[in-house]
Amino acid sequence: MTNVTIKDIARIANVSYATVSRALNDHKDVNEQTKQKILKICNEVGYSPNAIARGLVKQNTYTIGLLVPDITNPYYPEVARGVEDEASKEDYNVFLCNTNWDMMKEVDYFNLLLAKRVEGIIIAPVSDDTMKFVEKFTDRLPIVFLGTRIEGEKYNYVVIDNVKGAEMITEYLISLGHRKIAFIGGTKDSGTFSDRVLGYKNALKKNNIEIDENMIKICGYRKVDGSNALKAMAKEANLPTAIFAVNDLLALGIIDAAENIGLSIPEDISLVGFDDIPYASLPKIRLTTVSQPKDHIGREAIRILLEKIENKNTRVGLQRIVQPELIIRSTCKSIV
Amino acid sequence: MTNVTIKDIARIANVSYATVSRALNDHKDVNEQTKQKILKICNEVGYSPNAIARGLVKQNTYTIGLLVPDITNPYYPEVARGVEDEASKEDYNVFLCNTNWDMMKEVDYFNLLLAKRVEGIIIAPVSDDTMKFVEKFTDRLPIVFLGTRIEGEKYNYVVIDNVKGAEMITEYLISLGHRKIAFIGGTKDSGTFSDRVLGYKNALKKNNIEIDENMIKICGYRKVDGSNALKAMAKEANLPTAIFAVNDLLALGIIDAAENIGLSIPEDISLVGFDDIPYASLPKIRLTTVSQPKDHIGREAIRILLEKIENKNTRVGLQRIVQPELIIRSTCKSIV
DNA sequence: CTGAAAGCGCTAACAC
DNA sequence: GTGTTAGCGCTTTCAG
Repeated sequence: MTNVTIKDIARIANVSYATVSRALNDHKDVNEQTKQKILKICNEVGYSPNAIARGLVKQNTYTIGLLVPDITNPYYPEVARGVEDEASKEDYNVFLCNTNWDMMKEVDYFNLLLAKRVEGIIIAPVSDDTMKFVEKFTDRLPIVFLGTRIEGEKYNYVVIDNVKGAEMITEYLISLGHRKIAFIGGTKDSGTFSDRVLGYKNALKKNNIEIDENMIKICGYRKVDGSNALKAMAKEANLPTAIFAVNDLLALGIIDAAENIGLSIPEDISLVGFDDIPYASLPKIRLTTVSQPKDHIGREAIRILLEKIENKNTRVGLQRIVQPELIIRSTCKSIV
Repeated sequence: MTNVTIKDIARIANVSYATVSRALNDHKDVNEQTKQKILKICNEVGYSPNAIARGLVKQNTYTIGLLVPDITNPYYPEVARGVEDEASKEDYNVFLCNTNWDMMKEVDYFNLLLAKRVEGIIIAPVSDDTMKFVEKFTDRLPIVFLGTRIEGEKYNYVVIDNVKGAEMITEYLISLGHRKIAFIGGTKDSGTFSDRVLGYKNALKKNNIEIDENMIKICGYRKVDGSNALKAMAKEANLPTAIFAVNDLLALGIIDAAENIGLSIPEDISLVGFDDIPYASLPKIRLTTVSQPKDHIGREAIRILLEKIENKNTRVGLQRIVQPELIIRSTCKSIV
């Protein structure tokens, strides 16, 4: 309600409002006494400088946007926490946008963020298509892509080496004697999927195992997608000896469904995931997976973004490829 | 880079910039042809109206703030998702602020949000103290408190009936024959804690069980806090037959620690939580708990907030107390 | 139907 | 040191 402005407090203090502005912004040229007087008044009336108006003249907003597909996937809160934490250190606020795997929503959000003049955007794109849309704005404001590589040296991104991670964990499965290994999850046009499935195929090829496209189930990234996929495979009596879930959340769904249909893990079926979300390490779960340094990824992304925002140098991008780590726990069994 | 303004496109279109403004805002009084011409130009040059500048004159920002103590507690992403989802339907953006259980950070964020002229704030306060700080601003902008009641009819809040939920689950433990029941977690000056511990005590009293203050361990809300508390109790050889964890996340920590020190749940010790986060229902966990309709709570909070923002009526608050539900799963055992 | 001009709350020269 | 003034990008009277 109280909409007290700089002019109000200028009137009360009996000075021009430029002086108030100076006092508030710690300018050198302002008498200490008047400054104190002004500050006191501001305090008394509960004056809060309008950052929006200031931003209009200074051409800044101190805000950035973070677009993620699904904040209820525990992977993203970890990343978001890192982003938000580092951003707040530099007094930046972050708009959280949950795209819900919806391309339209992602594009709408992106445009809204542009209109709100965010100074930069960190985005884990829903699909390659939206990435194509977004990349066109690369000359307009700093953008950091999360979790997906993008060709071209002017782009910024931070990703885990998905191909390598997928290779590692598939090799592990193979070393355990598995040859009928399913890959479950992902969406056809997402970089995360294509890289992980590539790693999976690489490992199979390297070990002279024929690739069976029927063993690749493209079904999304959510928990329920994992459950549904396993149920469908069971119904078709088309079960592998091991499953590589595109991410841990989906693997959790598979564990759920396995329980339901009376399959036990790892006795009947071995299972691995990707991400190492906090719940993968619970003693009761102990999911074998590929670990991503989530907090680190978030912090790295925001650091790159802030660097770009400050230096205005968008000509050459900053890329970070972080290394995956194989975490062997208890959801796999040797069948040799 | 491109910082094309309404004036630029006015010049190109050979009209005054007032006309451009009209065309962009679907004003009645504007010639269809000139309007089309203007729209076309906007498209070509990729003009994006500056929502900030518009907001300055229209006195709106279409943004709200959401303050949560810990976005990595799966409870909050569920709530945040609801908030964000409903907000985006009305074209509001939300600033996500992770206070990390830090009172200073919470206050800083709050002031920052005020300066950025958010139109309303949803806050799950870190403590009663910060709540006291925040409530003073209730006449200035709509605020909805989350997860904690607050005396006074002018305040808005949405909470679960913590007392009742705690009573229900404690009674359940008692019905199983437990009399030495520990309450673990929380912070002394938080409403969530005091209500839950109140329900716990109510149930004990009602059943003529003496309250042992040594059985109440105030240690925070995080997973690691649960682990530490259990380890400490084991070291003191001061173990109860059942534990009521202040929330599920902390309960997960207790499960962790139990495994480590060779205690099995529920054989050696029964365990219940609160919240029913997604992982509580995993087949391998099956935590007995009190369920909160998290998504609903988030949506309800934002609906109240938007209602208050639109109607400017801050005189009388809107309160929602949602009902807890006891979810009996497998972490408790009868000892009679 | 369209243009001119004032003003949203603030900062930043430029005078004095 | 302090006041005056222009202007950030936009909307909105008020004339015409």
